[in-house]
Amino acid sequence: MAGIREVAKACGVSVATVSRALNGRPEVNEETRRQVRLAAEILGYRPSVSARALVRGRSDAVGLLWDSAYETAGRRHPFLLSVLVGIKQALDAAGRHLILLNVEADRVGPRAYLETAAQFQLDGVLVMGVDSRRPALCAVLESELACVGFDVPISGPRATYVASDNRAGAMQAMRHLYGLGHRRIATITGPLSMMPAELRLAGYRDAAEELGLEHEYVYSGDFFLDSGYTCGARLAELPPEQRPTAVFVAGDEMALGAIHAFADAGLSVPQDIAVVGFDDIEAADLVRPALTTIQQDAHALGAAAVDTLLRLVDHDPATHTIGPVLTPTRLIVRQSCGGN
Amino acid sequence: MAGIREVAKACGVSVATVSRALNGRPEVNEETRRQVRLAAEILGYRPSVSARALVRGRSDAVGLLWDSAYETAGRRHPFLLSVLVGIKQALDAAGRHLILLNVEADRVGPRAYLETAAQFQLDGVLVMGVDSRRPALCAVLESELACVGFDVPISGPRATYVASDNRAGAMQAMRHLYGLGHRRIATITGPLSMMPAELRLAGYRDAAEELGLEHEYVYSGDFFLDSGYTCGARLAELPPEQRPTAVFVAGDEMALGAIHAFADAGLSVPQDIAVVGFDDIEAADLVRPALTTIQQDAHALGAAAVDTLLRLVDHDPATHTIGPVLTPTRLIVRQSCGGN
DNA sequence: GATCGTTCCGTAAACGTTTCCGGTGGTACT
DNA sequence: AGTACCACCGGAAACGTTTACGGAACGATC
Repeated sequence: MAGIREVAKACGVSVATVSRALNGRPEVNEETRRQVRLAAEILGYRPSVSARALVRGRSDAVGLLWDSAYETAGRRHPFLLSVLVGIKQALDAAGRHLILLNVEADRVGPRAYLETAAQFQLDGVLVMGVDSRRPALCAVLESELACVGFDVPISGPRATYVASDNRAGAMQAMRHLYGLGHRRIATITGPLSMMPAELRLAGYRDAAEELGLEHEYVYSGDFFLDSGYTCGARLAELPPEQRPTAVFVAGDEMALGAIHAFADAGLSVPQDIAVVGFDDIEAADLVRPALTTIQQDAHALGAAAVDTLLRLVDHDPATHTIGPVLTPTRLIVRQSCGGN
Repeated sequence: MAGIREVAKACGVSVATVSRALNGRPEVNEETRRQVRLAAEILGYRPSVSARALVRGRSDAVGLLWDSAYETAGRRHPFLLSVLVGIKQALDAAGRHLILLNVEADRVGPRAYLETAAQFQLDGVLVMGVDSRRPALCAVLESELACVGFDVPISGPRATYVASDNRAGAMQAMRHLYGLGHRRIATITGPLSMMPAELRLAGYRDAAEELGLEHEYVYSGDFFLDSGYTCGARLAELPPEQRPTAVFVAGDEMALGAIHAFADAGLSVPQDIAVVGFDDIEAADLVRPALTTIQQDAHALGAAAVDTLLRLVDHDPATHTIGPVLTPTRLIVRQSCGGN
């Protein structure tokens, strides 16, 4: 409630000095600074963010663009919220604020995000779960507004993205299965139009080559339970001597579907067939057998997104460019592969 | 980028008129208003939120207080994010913005939230997953700042809470089991210090009385998987003629634990024992048998929270008071109770 | 024809900061 | 002794809005 003027009066200095003292400017005597700090503390002074943003022309805030409809459909809630926690913590550490934006039908239009960002004088925006082909997002990418995508491959003068290292994660899974003795390993993919699905398949193939596996068994799903079941059922129909002894499923939800299919076909996991998933969703540890899977480090991902965004804010797009950053994944061994 | 002055110049009127026209004030000619609107549209004028907040002394924004540590531990991510979606949509409809706040160790102190709110000139705050006994939250409750809690029972001059109607939800579950012919029904509770756990137990008891059930079987858990397993195992040890034929578990995660225990004890669900959970977590529909449960309407909850907060903002605490609001729950019938 | 009320609009003062510009006093150098 | 520099600080002008106040034009009323 107390303004900068009260603090100035209390110390017998001008408001300019108070501002300088509190903002750590060098051109102020240390003794004076001490007194100002003290007075500010006592009076409980907190600078008005509006006033500050108004005069400085920037708000020290970043916006979070998300599409709630997409998220609901994509069922990626838990993971995204974990990422959000990581984002928020990194932002706190950097002294930035976070404003949630989702532009809906009413104020639609290709420049909607940009205008909102200008209105709030945002430093930049974080994008999660928004279709990268949406015109509103394209406009952001073409602009000078700093922007980092999350699991969505975007690029622009001041735009890039962060994601888990999906390819390496898939290879981790494959190596784990290989280490357990499996030589016929199948995969169930996500929709290949989505970057994570594509890269996980690429990782499967790279690993197959690296490990010298002879056959590929690729089943294509859509990340949802039912497609996992369908693919699992088809796989279970193969004659035992041809049937893969393990399957790397590109998403936990599909992995659970596949396990149901195996159970219905009289195959037991992990004895008859080993399963490793991807994502480490909550359910992975709630089902029996608990699912061995590849975990994404949500916290690191959030931190990386913030870090990248902040670097993007003040850099010159002309001189050097900032590329995508991939964060490592982790193998979580539970029961669905046996071997402990 | 275009300011109010450009618009004024373009129409040949003063900035005051532009402001009035755009804000729907009555004291402006409709013809003038039309022209101003047009010019603003063409120039792409968007008022600066900082400038507006500065002069009006309020920001049209609400803050979201959350404790990320708590959430991580509480594993309630998916539900909370769903609620968040509901909140955001309601806020959009009301033309308010949402700012995420989590005050951590560095800027700690009992008045931290209040100061932050003042700094941002927030209309009010929404609270989710913050321990209601935290001094920082207590200070908010005692203040004049509008505040609505989410699943945490708080009250103050301008504070109240919203929650699912946990008691009624528990009764729904019980009536469902009763309708399927069950007469010996047990319950596994959450930690009774938490409001939802307490009310679900109350609903169990109310229903038992209403339905004329003779015995109570109360097992106390802590909302986590393992406690569900433990309680389930104890329950399974009872001699068959005394053993309840159904159990209402106050949380889905515990319900899954109980089901594992039943399986390990050779009891099959739903034939030997029926199970109904609470929460409708994601895993509920991913396990087999899929879990019959009580669903909370996250969207309605979010909307109710916003609605309540906005009513709280401009009301006189002296004249009338605004109480807690409970939103209805819904029974989701899957497989764990049989009967379809 | 003076008075009054209405409708509409412009002038200017806020709001709480940051920062440019200039000024003062002191020290070091020529 | 004059000049130059430096460290420190104050005055005041921004930043882009909203709104209190006053005034002009006009019709209606006495």
